[in-house]
Amino acid sequence: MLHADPVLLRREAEPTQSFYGPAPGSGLRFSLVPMGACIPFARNAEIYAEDEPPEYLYMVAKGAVRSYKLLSDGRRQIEAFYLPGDLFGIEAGDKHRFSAEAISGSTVWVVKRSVVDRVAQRDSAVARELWMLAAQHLARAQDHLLLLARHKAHERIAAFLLEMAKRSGDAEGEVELPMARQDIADYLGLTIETVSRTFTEMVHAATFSLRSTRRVLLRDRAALARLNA
Amino acid sequence: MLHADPVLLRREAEPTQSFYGPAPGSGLRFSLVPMGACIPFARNAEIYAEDEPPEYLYMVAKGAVRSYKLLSDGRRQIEAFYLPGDLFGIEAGDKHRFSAEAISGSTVWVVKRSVVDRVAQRDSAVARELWMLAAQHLARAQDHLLLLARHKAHERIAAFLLEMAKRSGDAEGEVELPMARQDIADYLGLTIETVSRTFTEMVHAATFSLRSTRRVLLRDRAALARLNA
DNA sequence: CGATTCATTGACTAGAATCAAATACCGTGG
DNA sequence: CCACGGTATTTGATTCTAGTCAATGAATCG
Repeated sequence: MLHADPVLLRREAEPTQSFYGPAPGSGLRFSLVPMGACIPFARNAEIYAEDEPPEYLYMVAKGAVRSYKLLSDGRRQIEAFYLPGDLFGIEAGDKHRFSAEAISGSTVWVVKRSVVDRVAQRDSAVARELWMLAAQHLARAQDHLLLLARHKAHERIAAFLLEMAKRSGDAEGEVELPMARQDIADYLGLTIETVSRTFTEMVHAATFSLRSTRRVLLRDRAALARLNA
Repeated sequence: MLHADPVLLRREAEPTQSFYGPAPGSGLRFSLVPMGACIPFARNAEIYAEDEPPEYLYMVAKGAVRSYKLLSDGRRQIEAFYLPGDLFGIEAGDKHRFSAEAISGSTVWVVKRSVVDRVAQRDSAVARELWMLAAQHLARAQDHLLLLARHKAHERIAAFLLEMAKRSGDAEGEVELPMARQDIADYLGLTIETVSRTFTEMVHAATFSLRSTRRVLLRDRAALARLNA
C-alpha cells in the first residue's frame, strides 16, 4: 500500500550510512524510500536493454551494475558502473540509451517511473532532485569523457582506481573491484591486455599491490593523484 | 520590466524556426523568452570561466561557443560546441565545470539563474524542462564519450561532420564549420595534424569536398554513415 | 601588401592494439 | 582434499594508428 503523497527521493546527509549501503562520494547519494520492490539479479543478468521503454527508476542495494552499449562491430563500451546507493535507469526520453546488467549477484530497488513522474509534478523539491540526479550523471560522463579523450593508459587506470576507492568508501586504501578486467578495459577504452600490463607495471612501480586479482591495495596515492591530474 | 509569472522556457514545436535561429536536430531546442539581456561577445572572448559561480543561463543567438577545460599539462579538451538556439551554462552545482568562449563574434541571450530557479520552483513544467535539458546534455556527452573511447580518427571525423550537418540544418549537404581545425582536434581527442590529414584523405576518397577551409560539402553520406556506425 | 595566424604535408616515434600462447583461478564432482 | 574443465588473466612478439617534431604553404586582417 502506497502513501498518499510519498517522499520518493531524499538527499542523504553526507556522513549518513543507510542500511542497504550507499556509495560515499559517488555523487549519486540519495535514499529511495522502499516503496518499490527489491529485486535480485544473478551475475550477468539483464536489468534492462537498450531501446526498451524506461519503465523504472533503479537503485543498487547490493552488488554492482554495468551500463553499456554494443557497437555494430562487436566493440563494447561501458558507460558507467553503479555501486550500492547509486540511482540509475531514469531517462528523459522514451527509450533506454544503454543496456544494464548485474556484474555480480545483486539486489536492486525498483520504483515505477510513472510514480516518479507523478510525484515530481506535485513536488518541486523532488523535481529538483531529478534534475540534480541528471546533472550528477552528466558530471560523471564529462569526467569520463576527459579521461578517454586525453589520458594515457596509466592515467586512466590511476583515475579508475581512485574513483573506485572513493566510491566504495575505501578503508585504508583497500579496494575490492567487483568487475573483471574486461569490464575495466571496456570502461576505460582500452584492451584487456593493456589493462593487465598496466596493472603489472604499476605493481612493479609499487603504486599499488594486488592482494588477489580483485583486491587492490593502494600504496602510493601521491603517484596516483599525480597521474590523475 | 518583467512579467509577474514569466514563461521562461518553452520547448519548440519541431518544424518551427525562431527569429534568432534555433539549432534543428540539436536536441537542445528551446525558446528563451527574451526577458534577459542579449549580449555580444567578440571572437575568443570568455563567457564564463571554470570554477566561477554559475549565475546565468545562456542561449546562443548568433555565432558559436565552445565549452572546454584545460588540463594541468596544457592539453585542452572541448566538451561541447553550442550553436544558435542551444542553451548552455546552467549547472546543478555551485561552480561552472567548464569554461566557455565565443568561437567567432557571437550574441548570447542571458537570464539570471535565480530567476530560473524561482520559476522552476513554482512551475513544474519548467522544472521538467530543466531536467530534460540536463538529460539532453547528458545524452550528448554519452555519444561524445563513445566516439572518443571506441572510434578511429576517420570515424570521429565522420561523426563530427554528420553532427554538424544535422545541427546546422544543412541545406544540400553544405556545412559551414564555425570553428578552426584546432578546435575540432580538441573536441575529437586528436591532434590538429591528424584532423588535417584525415580531412585530406577523405577528400581524396570523395567522401566530401572542401569549398573552402571552413565550408564542407558532403558527397557520400552513405560512407559517412558507415563510418559513424 | 606584409605580418601573423592557420592549415597542410613529411619523416619518424611512441603507445596501444592485435595475434598468440602460457598461466592462474574457481567451482564442481570424485 | 584433489583432479578437472572452463574461464579469466598475464605475458610475449609484432603491427598499426595517431602523436611528435619540423617545415612549407594558404588564408586572413590590419
